Amino acid sequence: MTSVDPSVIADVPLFAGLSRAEHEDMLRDAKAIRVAKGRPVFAQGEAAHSFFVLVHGHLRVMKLTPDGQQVVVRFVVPGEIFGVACAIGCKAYPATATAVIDSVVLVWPSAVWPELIARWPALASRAMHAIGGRLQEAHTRVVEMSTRQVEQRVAHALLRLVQQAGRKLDKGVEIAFPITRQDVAEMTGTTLHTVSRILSAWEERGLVEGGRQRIVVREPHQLFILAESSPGASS
Amino acid sequence: MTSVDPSVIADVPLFAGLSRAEHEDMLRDAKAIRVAKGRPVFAQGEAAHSFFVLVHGHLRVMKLTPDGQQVVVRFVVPGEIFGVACAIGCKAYPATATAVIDSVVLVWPSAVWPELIARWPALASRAMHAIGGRLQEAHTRVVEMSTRQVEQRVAHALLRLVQQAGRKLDKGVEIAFPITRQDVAEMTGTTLHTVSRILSAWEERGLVEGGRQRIVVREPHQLFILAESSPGASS
DNA sequence: GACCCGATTTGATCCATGACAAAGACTCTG
DNA sequence: CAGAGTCTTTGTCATGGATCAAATCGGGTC
Repeated sequence: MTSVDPSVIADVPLFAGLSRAEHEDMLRDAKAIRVAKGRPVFAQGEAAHSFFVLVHGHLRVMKLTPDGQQVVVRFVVPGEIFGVACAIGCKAYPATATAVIDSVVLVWPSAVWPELIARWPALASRAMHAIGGRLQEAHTRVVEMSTRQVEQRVAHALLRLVQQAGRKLDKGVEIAFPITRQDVAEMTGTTLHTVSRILSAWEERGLVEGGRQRIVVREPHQLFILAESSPGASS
Repeated sequence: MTSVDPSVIADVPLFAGLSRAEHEDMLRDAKAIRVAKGRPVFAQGEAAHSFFVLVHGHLRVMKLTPDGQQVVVRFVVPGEIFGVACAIGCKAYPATATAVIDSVVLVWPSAVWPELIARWPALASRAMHAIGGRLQEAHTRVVEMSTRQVEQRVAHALLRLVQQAGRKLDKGVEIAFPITRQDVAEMTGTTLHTVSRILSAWEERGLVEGGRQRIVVREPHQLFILAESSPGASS
């Protein structure tokens, strides 16, 4: 468990440019753990003792409101660092991360973070870059939620998923992990009913292909046009 | 212009714990500039050559959508660092920051950031902490936009404003800078009409007191209850 | 194959809130 | 004080989506 093959982080952008020896050094404090589909890596409210890098699999990060509604904050794809915004400062994880397929994550104790960045200052700026990117994404999402209507939000969400986790098929691009209408609804602030109706309409127009926990985007460009068009522009 | 009184940053949390000599050192690369009410500090899309700390005043940060709608991302209060998420990595500012009252900001060239954090590593983790807090706030807002209806969102927004920029009055707490119904609408993803109606209703119940570009919260606790109550809970 | 369970589809209805319109109210200026 | 410009209030109407309800589908299990 404790000894980790350094090659697993060879293509983590966060650690790019470090030598193999340095990789080994970083992994000294890390553990690799397997997380079965559906199981949480950490839960909202739990003490934030660790930060993580996803090696294999896909995670869904979601927040739970006081009255029990869920919102999907994002999906984590391999190579990403997560649970780190809190490593410095917050006591508890602000969200829950669960595996949508069997996954492998590297775990470091939060306590080693200062030591790691002391040894590799580039790590700090890369982490900051990652967090900055997420901040922008979050702001973009706020703007979208404020100004776009449901169909456009769903279009954007799908395009983002395709970009982050698209698997090329001859028919189009498939989202590489199981995803339900409910998930999409929780990403876009609507209901699974509305998402279902929208996808059905798109399917009729040949833009996407549906399925159980499965979405294939056939015409990303058409979807993009749909996402960008101003609310009143459709005839 | 170039020489800045070190005392101005004495109570910037980002620089807390540094000696006066260190303050002077940091300010060597900085300029202080005055920004008149209504003028921009930087504009969305502009090359991000600088990062900033607000010394006096208040700024509104907003994003403009392709079709011309505005969304208020946040208000900057004195002591906060801003425009830094981009200092590392983005070329252009992702939003526009304008002064809502006459303000004073410190300006550093983005290029000195690596040098500054090399000299004071604590700066990196504090900045990261600040960005992390903003990320959480943004996520909270996404959750709110997804799950709460307008009245609750407006309640939350007001409470946040009161917390960040509240000025204690004997009648209640006043938001310390001029703010329009339109501003609140752009913070909560609704229209100024709806905000006006909501504030009128609250005013009738004695929860707030309105005015031109002015909002006084009389009963923060009542507002809080309103903000938290689940959608269907009101009789 | 029969059954079960979660995911999806589709219909019908209702309502919060956006859109449009118009009339005050306040502030500043000359 | 008149006039202009900006904010704010309030009314009416239209509608995008939420909600409620129910059928159907697809996959896995015994």
